[in-house]
Amino acid sequence: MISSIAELISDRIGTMPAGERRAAQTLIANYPLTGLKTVAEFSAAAGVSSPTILRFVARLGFQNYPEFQSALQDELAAQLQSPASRTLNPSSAGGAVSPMLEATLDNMRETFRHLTERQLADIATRLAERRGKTFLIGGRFTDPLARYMAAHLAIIQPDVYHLAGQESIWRDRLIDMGKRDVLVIFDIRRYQESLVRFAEKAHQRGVQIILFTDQWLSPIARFARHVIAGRTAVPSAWDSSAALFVVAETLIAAVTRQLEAAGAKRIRDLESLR
Amino acid sequence: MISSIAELISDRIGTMPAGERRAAQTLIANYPLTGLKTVAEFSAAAGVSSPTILRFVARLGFQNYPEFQSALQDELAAQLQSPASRTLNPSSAGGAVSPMLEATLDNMRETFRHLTERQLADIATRLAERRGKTFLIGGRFTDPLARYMAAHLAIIQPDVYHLAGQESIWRDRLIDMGKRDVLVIFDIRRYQESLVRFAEKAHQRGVQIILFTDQWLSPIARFARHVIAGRTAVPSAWDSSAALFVVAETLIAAVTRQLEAAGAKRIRDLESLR
DNA sequence: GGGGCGCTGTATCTTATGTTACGTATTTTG
DNA sequence: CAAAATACGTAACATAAGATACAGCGCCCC
Repeated sequence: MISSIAELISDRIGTMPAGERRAAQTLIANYPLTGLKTVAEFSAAAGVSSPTILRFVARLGFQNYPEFQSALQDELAAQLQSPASRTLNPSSAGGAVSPMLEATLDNMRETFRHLTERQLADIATRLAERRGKTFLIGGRFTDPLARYMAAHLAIIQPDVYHLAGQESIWRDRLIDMGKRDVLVIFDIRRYQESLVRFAEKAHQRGVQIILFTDQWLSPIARFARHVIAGRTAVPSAWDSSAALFVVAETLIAAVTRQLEAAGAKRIRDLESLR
Repeated sequence: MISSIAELISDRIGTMPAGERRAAQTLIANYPLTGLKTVAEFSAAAGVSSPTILRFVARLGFQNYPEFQSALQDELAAQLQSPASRTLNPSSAGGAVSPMLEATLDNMRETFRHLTERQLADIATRLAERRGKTFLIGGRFTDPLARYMAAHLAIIQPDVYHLAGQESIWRDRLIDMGKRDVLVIFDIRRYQESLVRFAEKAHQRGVQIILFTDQWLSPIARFARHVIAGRTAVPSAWDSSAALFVVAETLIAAVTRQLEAAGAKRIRDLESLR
């Protein structure tokens, strides 16, 4: 059963030609506002011509454009009147998608519930104070998170390095690490032996370790100055790193805020380099 | 300070003549939908004439009726984009929960609300059917997401390649791409020129593109077979890719499920290689 | 490789929407 | 109570919006 126009679209988007599909995607992207504008504006937003928009609307079963707009307005009216209906979306109908999202949202709430403001602030401060170098590394699946964080931090401050490539390569970088430096490690199970060894050696050299791990705690936790334990369980064959990802983004935001003055200048300098 | 048109109206309704006041009341009664309709419909709903509506709009300070409607649409857009703002009470953050987290959770709900089960299933099927090769690539900040997805997909099926390194390197890989292949691109603003060029060339070769972008849609959308538009706005100096990350994980889970039979064997084979 | 089909954009036309002018009604004030 | 000012609606107008016809192009199938 099809109750909303959005559903109708996704139901038929497969049978549409390229131009109309672009129209559909543009409309869905910020539904339903684009559909309330004029045909000319709609077509400009989608990058197609006006007739394509009209053909798109016709394909959905509407006689003309105003009729289509009225339908959108009616739908919007129903939504605005009963906020409850907003929450029951098409995917909450018990499909396979919703449980994944629900579990992920739960994981995030749980993760942050066990995380105090203070902890986050301390870690952010540690990352923001420019005493030494910052190294980031991750495991098989979590290394992208290290990269993501490094990509941001490297812009607002100097001496940020992502340790990539083969084990032998980053193992040799230990020689550059000392007491004033910070090592951010991402490690969820199955915990990687090589990372544990690396963390231990870094710890022996006095490096401060910030560990992102799962709720069962990687063995690296025993060497870590700060430990962030994220929930990872989802109805999937894989563990989810989404909660850790959000913590990472939160930290990036916090560090950026702390470095605002210095960082702004740095960003201007970077811009001028392009 | 007056932030919404509704406030503006209730502020000036006292100084209005009878007819315009009726217009105002009608509009407030089911705000803002009546204002999005035509002047004729608005006037009929209020039981006054068209010119009265126009005088009412003029009194609010708008030059003409379309300008008034645009303002209403902008307001609606702002509301729809951040559901959090609709919970009028800013101090609802009684638990001092990170506003960053709240925004992120909203983004995810909102992102999935615009995403139907069907769309995700289609994309997952496309990724799971082993016809050709799968390439993944991302922009400056989103490339880690491409890596993350590639790391998982590469385990459950062959011919999955993450395009890394310099532009010239992956540009040359175009020669390997054809109709049977899939290209997954992550691109949020500021959209990268190099990625757009790459996508266009791939599209010309008949490659099917699956695009992860933000709600404003990367220009690559015009070449894409499937578009996933994630919300990115958070109280930070940076945009958030967390919603896209969760969509990626959801797709990984779905593809894995579809390939369960074939994938299980493959994973056993991999285990035995260690 | 050739013929046919389907999709898309340009240009034109038509409709209906917003706008304005003006006359009547209503209220206000001296 | 009368006169003036303001408010409101009817009707004509101009403009911009949606609709259509047609030609070019690419694509697929034979």
